[in-house]
Amino acid sequence: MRTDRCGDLRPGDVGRQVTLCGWVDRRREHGEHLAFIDLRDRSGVVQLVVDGAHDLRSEYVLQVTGTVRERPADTANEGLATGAVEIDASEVTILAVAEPPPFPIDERTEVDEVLRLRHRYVDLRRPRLQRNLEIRARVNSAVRGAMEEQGFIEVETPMLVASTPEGARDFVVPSRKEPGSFYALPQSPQIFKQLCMVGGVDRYYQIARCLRDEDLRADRQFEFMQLDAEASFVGQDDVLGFITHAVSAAAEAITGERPGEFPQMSWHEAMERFGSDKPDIRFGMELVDLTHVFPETDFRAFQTPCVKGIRVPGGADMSRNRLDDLTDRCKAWGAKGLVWMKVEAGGLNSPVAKFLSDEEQATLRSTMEAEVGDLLLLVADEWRKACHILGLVRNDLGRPPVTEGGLHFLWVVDFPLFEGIDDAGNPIPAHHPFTMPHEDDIDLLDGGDLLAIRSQAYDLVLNGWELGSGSVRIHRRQVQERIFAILGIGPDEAQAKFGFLLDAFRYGAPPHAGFAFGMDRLVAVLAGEENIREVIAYPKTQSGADPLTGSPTPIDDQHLKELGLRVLPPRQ
RNA sequence: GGUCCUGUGGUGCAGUUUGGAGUGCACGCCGGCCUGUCAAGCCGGAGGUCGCGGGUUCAAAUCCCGUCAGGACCGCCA
Repeated sequence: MRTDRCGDLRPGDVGRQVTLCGWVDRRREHGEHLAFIDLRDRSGVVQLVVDGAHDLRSEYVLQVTGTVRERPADTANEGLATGAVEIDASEVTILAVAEPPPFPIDERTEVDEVLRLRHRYVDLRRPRLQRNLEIRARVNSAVRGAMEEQGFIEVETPMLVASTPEGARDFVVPSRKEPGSFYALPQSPQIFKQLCMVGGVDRYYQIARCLRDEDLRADRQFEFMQLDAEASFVGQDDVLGFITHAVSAAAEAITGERPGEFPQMSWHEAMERFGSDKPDIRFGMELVDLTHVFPETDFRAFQTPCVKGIRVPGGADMSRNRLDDLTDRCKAWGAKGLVWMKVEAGGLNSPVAKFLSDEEQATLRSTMEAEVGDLLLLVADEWRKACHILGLVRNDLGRPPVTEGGLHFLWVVDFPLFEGIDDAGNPIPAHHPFTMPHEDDIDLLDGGDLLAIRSQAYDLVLNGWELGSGSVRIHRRQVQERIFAILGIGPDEAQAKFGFLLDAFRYGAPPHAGFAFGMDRLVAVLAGEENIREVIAYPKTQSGADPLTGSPTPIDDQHLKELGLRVLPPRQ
């Protein structure tokens, strides 16, 4: 139907007769016998010169035959890739007429997102999504290439799997052949990729669709894509190398520049310095430990296991209103309160200054390297909570837009094996129950401080986004059984939940380790988008609805009956 | 489960603080003029359930309550 793409035409094509297809992007009429039409396809826009264009409206789909010619002197458009040429159209066929679009195709107006989603096919024509889909495709391709270079082969795993109680809430699919039973949609191919290792696949990867029925966020959709990988006879450093290579290739494919080394930081250091296990290291405002400043303070709020603070340079002009607002937010986040202090020439201006001794104030100022005009924000609590709250405050006040400061990758390593103790007194696995403890801490499994055990688990972080995580897996049955015992999962329960994995390990399991990272998040950061919906062709809203197709929808009674289901009346 | 923000012609906004006639701006749309524009220009026109429901008031886009939709975040996401 066409000989060329609109955006490809250059002065070298002058004199050629071409046939183009595309949408009417914009129309400029100059009386009855001269009109300019910008014709648009995925490659770009080129100017057509036609003899009258009254019947060629916005977004009509045209097939145009004409001659490429150089534009008359002084009429070239340097802002356009094809701006040196134009098409002298001799034949114009309307392939499809179009109603005026529900919102402008151009990029100048920010359109309500529901409207964009309802007419996603129109939104996809806009430069932003055209560009983002292309970036996404290039990232996919680069990642595949990089994994295959390293000897990984792509293996597909099922979408209908067994539900497991651990982890996120499953999406389930009722079984018609066995009413009352359900498949789950995979939260990740975790078990299958480990079985692949037992199966001698050696190096597996897949860009896999994963589904989790949890609340949506700017960086979370029900369904998302992961680069999922697993390798045999490797350790943590090997995996970090594989993934660094793949992610670097993706970044290079988009930015043209290969990122440098990815620094490593222990989980503990990340929490201490940034109050987060996914620290955004593009900016300072690091957490400062102040516990030692108030060892025997009279101020009751600071009589806690931990006091930490951040310094907001030049923040002393923050209004009382904003400070109150920030305090309220901290309380909503679970803090007992937020102590603020404005560093002024005459001393600390703060509602709590009168409770602090001169010495405490002086040590505080020197510890925080406070200067006049700064704002100090302090939280006192247990270590973990104090770090967490201040980490949220730090991001709230200082986090730059995604497009600023370049790409700062970071490996966070040495995660704790357990992140706490549940109400029943059992430890809660920080990653998943197949995670190998750190070799140096393995003795602590037997009667040591469980919460002090580090694991061979690691996260990849990019500009404060958790891209993904992985671990060295337990491949010895005895260690796995020991972990299950500690988690309070008895042999029967373990057999019921993960029996097939444990069984598989009886037949010769290689040492193996793996990783998975979110493609949507990687693409979003590389595309300079704050929200992964902007890099997904057909995303869902925060409530999990699709305004385009109307999903989710009820199904009719016959359909339910066939599946052996009955729907409860809505709760009052 | 919770906190905060948003909702006004097709689109993007202003108007809401301090109640007084659906008032305004830009784009788009329709018609006319226009032979070198490129976010073309000029003239004219059409287009409104101020998300929805209730309340207060002589009077509500504006104040109050509820509700729906969307967004950001906390919880949640092994």
